Amino acid sequence: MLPLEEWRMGFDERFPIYRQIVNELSRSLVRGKVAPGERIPSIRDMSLALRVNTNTVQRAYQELERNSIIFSQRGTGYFVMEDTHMIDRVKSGMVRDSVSRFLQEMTSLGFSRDEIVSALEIQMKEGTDNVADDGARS
Amino acid sequence: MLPLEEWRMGFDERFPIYRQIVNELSRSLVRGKVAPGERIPSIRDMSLALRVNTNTVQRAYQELERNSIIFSQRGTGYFVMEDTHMIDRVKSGMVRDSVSRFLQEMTSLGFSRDEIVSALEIQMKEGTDNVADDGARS
DNA sequence: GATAGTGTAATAGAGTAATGGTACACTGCT
DNA sequence: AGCAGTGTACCATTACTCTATTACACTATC
Repeated sequence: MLPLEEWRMGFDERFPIYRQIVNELSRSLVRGKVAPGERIPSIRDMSLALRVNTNTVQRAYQELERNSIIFSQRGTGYFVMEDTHMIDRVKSGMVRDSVSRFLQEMTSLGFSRDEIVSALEIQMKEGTDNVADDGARS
Repeated sequence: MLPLEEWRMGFDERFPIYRQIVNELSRSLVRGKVAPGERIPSIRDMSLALRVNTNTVQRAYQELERNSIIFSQRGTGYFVMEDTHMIDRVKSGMVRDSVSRFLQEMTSLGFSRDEIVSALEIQMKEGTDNVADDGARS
């Protein structure tokens, strides 16, 4: 299992912490940071690593369990689902959400399809060596 | 001034209502739905149109005033700022936020720059006659 | 069996978002 | 002056998030 240090993350005050943990763990799974079947840190360990209350981590884990991404084994720990198709499903869902929100926002600002692509490419060139920072803080 | 009917909007339970009002009014300004100097509905009228409490609308208006997008005239109403450069400023800011958030999300999912553009273009073709719906409800 | 580590559940408190309601000050109009 | 419409400012209440704490049940290991 990954060392606890690897799980540190910054939180954005504007959104619920438990939801940010859900997103971060989902992304870690999609990026292959955690493998199917692997165990993730216990609620208590994770709450220490993230400097967050155990209840908050528990809520995040239960949310992930509800989404069939992890499962709990009483007295033992939480584990990533073995189903490999699940990863593709999660990844597709997150990509779809991200793209459709982006399209919706840009369209509501009056951008045409071509203009959306242009704006994206321009900003990608600008920020070649910049980090996309939308204000995440601990 | 636009008829009150035109202001109806659906809210996403996941985010504060006042913030969604701020975004919607900002978008309306950028899209030219409201002109510089024009008056926007009173707090009471807007709260009726949106079926939301007056305090919620008041908070949204104060937020927009803090951002120098509108200004209040006691006893008369709220008005859009006259400064035309302001609109460009607001538009640029919203575009920048939207694009950088999108880039950040896609990068965190392991997408390269080329893959980001591809995913965007694919989903743009798919949804040619679909509405981007990320779950907004009233 | 005893122990440590785990998931699970419950309670109480602080802070914020949002509602519902009331009151006051100001403006424009008659 | 009187009135309607407006911005502004409170208060109490409800709901949600997060924290702090405690307790209990289960598993693996010795």
